[in-house]
Amino acid sequence: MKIENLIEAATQKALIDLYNFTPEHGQIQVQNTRKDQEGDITLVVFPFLRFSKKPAEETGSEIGGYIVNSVKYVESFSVVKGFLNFKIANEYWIENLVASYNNVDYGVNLPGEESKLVMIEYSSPNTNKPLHLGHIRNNLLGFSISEILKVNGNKVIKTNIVNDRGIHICKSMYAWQKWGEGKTPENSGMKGDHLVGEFYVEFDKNYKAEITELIKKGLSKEEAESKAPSIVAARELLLKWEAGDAETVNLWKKMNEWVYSGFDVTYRKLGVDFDKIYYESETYLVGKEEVLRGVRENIFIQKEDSSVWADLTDDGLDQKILLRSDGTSVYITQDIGTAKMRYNDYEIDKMVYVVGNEQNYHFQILAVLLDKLGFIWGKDLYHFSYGMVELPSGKMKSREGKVVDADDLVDEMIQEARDMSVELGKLESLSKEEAEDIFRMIALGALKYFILKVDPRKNMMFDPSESIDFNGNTGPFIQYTYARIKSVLRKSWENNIIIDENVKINSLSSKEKELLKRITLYPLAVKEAGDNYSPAIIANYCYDLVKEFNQFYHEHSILSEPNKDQLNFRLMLSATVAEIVKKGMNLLGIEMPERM
RNA sequence: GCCUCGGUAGCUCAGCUGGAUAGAGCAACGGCCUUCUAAGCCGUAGGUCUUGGGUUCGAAUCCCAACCGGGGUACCA
Repeated sequence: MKIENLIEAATQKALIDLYNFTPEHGQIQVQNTRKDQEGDITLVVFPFLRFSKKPAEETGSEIGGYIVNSVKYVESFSVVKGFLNFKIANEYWIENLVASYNNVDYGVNLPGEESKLVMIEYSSPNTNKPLHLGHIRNNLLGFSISEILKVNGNKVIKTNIVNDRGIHICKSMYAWQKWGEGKTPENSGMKGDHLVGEFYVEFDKNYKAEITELIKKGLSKEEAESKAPSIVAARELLLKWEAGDAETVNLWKKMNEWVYSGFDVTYRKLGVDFDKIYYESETYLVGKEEVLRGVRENIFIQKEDSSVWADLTDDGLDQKILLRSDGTSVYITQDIGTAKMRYNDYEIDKMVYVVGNEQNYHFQILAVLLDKLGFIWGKDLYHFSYGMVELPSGKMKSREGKVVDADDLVDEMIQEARDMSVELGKLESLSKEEAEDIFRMIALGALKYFILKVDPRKNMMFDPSESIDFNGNTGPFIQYTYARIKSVLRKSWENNIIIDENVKINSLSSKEKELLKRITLYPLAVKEAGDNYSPAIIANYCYDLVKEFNQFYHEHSILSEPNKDQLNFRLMLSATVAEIVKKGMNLLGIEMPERM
């Protein structure tokens, strides 16, 4: 039983007995005591003054006296203004430490709600360009949230909807036909997704030039945009593709394959994976059928030009197009089809879409549309809406080539980790392979932590001219502390020191106490992260814990401690911190090197 | 225009279900490697929490308004 809960329950009784007042749920505020104050746990007594009709100090003293007498582990109290601070016995914190030290599942498989089957869609790339930093944020969030939901007791299916058809890939196809000169990943030595992306940029350059040309000739902007020869050609390709034209379909397959093999490399590098992959080319027709069923059942309306619309004005939204006048499907059509297929394939309790906040409106509409089509789960879909990664120059734009490429960024960071390690003279005793593996872990640790430590809902800034740090509040700092603890533990084994859990500690230093308190908070952090879909909560927890540990580490010697109980206690404390930090960082998809 | 999200130190971010003197990191300056890994630790400096009202014992946190910025807004994805 958590001490906070015991105090809360006792406070409830105290208020009834002392002031004949029954507090409502949430009226009793129990919190950790500020670091600079005497005590461990604080009860805020301001809200009770109306009922005690006595000054704050007096009220606090009365309640404090009551609780010291009725709650085990509460040793004493002090009152500062309206704050009632309790001192908790060392035994409580130490018992907690021993329990978490012995429990390999500490903070894993949290008890509580029944297990749900959650499907998480993330990544969802278009196949016409390589992944960039914005996609990295998506992938890391999707993966991390999956891990967090798992330890919170859910079953998770990670899914990826690959947007493999549509005008975007046709643009790359057209450009390749026109200027490709038979270039392939094999004969150019280029990664497939990068090659295809190059043609996408090429297309856009050309397209823009054509538009400028046409506007000069007197066309309006809209006319020019739709009449430019390259866009006309791309549209033709799309129509041919939909008609199943063999040559077009073959080119489409070939170029998509290039992209997939490129993506595989990037995904592997990032350490993300999927349980089930859907392809838009296999779901969009299902979506189209659903829309046509909606027309037959008078849920949607078809206009004279044969375009199909949903009237969502009763739901406070606008009218939304579902099929173009030429009968082709739009973006949202395939999402309807994909959703239907998923619910046919799995008994999903909850569907989570990890998609950027620029699509908030899209998902609002999707929920309503699915509901109108009679899917009972439609309203329950959860759009996990994360913020954009911004560059100092603004938003990333693939078309203009204004992006931070995912592969380049990872490679650069590995190189930097390598350089730094050499400069610091680390890992010299290891083999090349072992060292390389650690450089990779450090580089990815830095990248992942950099992205996941910020609140996922907020936009974040990335300045390419300043590389991602390895010092301070970073992944490598946490990895480094972990490696040092591991090193201490290795040395203790070498000295045949065996950790004995039966420790008798009379006094704790403030750093030790602080660490013990934080250890008890880990399961709460995991729960909170799950409730809020926020890896950042875990990241910040780990940082605080590690920061605290470093201070402890510099104030106390561990291995040279002569007192047997102290030695045991400190080793156990260190080992527990290391395990918790490792678990937490693993939830972020960050690997922990044993040395660095 | 309308909808929506945001504005905290020079920079990047925590803190936001109201609680005590608003916290980290980076950058700047100073100190600490014969002692378990210095990717570390300690110290100095840096703030009208965009502004103005309101709610109350108490507001960075909740409400209203203004200003500034991001995103969206019917045949792009």
